[in-house]
Amino acid sequence: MAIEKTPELMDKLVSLCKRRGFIFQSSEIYGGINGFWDYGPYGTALKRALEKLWWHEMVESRMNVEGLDSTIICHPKVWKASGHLDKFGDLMTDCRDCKSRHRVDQMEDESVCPNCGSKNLTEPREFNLMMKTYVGPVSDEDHVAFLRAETCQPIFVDFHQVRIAARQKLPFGIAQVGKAFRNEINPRNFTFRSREFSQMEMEFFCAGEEDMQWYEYWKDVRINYCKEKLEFAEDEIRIHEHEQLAHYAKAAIDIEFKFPFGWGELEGVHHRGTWDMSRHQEFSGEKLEYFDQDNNRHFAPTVIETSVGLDRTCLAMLCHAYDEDMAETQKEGMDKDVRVVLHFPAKVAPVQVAVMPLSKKLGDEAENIYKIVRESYRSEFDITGNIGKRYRRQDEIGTPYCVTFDFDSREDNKVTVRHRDTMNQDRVSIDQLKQYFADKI
RNA sequence: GCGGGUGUAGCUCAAUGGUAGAGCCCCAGCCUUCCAAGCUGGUCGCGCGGGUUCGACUCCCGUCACCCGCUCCA
Repeated sequence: MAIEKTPELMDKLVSLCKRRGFIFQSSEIYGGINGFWDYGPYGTALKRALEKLWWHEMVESRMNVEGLDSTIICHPKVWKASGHLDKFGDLMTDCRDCKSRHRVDQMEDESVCPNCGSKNLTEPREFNLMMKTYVGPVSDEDHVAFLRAETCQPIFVDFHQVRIAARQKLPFGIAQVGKAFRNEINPRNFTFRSREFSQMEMEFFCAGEEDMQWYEYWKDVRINYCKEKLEFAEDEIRIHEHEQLAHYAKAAIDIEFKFPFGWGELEGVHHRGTWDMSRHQEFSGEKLEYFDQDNNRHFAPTVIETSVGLDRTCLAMLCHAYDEDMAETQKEGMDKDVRVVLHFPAKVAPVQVAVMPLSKKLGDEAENIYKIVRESYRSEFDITGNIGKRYRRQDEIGTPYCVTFDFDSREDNKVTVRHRDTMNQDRVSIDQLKQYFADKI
């Protein structure tokens, strides 16, 4: 990497994301809305590629993980059982003097700050991270529902249905990708903390005595995924072992990424014990135990969870990929120019191959190549401006390969493949092009 | 949510209480046959809402958004 990942890099990245259509503010023409972000053409391609990679690794390439796509709105009792509603239903007040925050129901005197004794307090406010809505045409308290705050709860709720339909025995997992919503107090750091975001979660159900074995297994799988599939460097990620565990957890790690604004959680591997399943059993009155035929016993499954923030993965990938180097230029009065490059792994790059004619006169022939390439890869055709400019455009969106059809191509049926990272070029026969990329992508 | 800062074109930034400018980008044409070249032309803007004023991008109030610090993060 030619540049350091300083906090100022975020500004450049946010600007690049907007300019080139990766990510920009939601509802921008109305002034934007805090904590919500839209993905443009390249951002969508990146996000879908990352999702697809995860789904393939976690579901499609395994016999013991099944897919689920549940609703965003569930029965309100789901969130009662999960603890989300009670945990964040408190009235809170802030002290304007010492900046501390307190639960009103725990204060001796509701008008005095327990920390510094000041009476300069904000009005008590309800503090619930769950997004509230109403189901049906009547907006009253009897019709309140919530947007899910995490995608895993419906997995627990649907456990038996999935297990029976898929004829799975323990141990096995259920995976889901989807939106989750949290009324974050303070969305910050671009898309890192948003109010609407995508999660990729897998809940692995096993017998209590095998729990740590599976916990260690998934921990290794997920860490290796970050290193090998996402190609994050050793010094870009670290493992954070939880010392203070959540009420439900027996063991937990976070995989953190070194963002320009500091270390931030990308993914968690959490041992959730039998807490969720027991709670849903208690609140629903339905038996959620598993019957182990081999040992003729009933038990509540223990859950090992892997939970990834998809938007955070996108952001981490952008931070990881961003680089600038000095390149030669033909601009008058300058002999060097800054080249912005996104070093995406080829399999997740929004555009994997860009096809372009050296001259507009070669447009038709080049377009025919493009039509072949796009059958197999995310591709783009560009005919505007000179060839150098088009290479730089592709560098900036992280396209690993550019294919150029030139005047010689008509004679020798070969095209130039230009590499993003090295700017080197290969001469490749058109009929071998598919195989050439199959080897590289 | 608290404190501070910032909002002018897609981006980076000017200017002015009296019709808003540049560079880059983008588009078209010419030229150019492998790394943002050159020439010509073109598109696009004062975050939003009030107020003061003959007149507000400029001054005042509010609001929204973004950035920094604190706080929060089951």
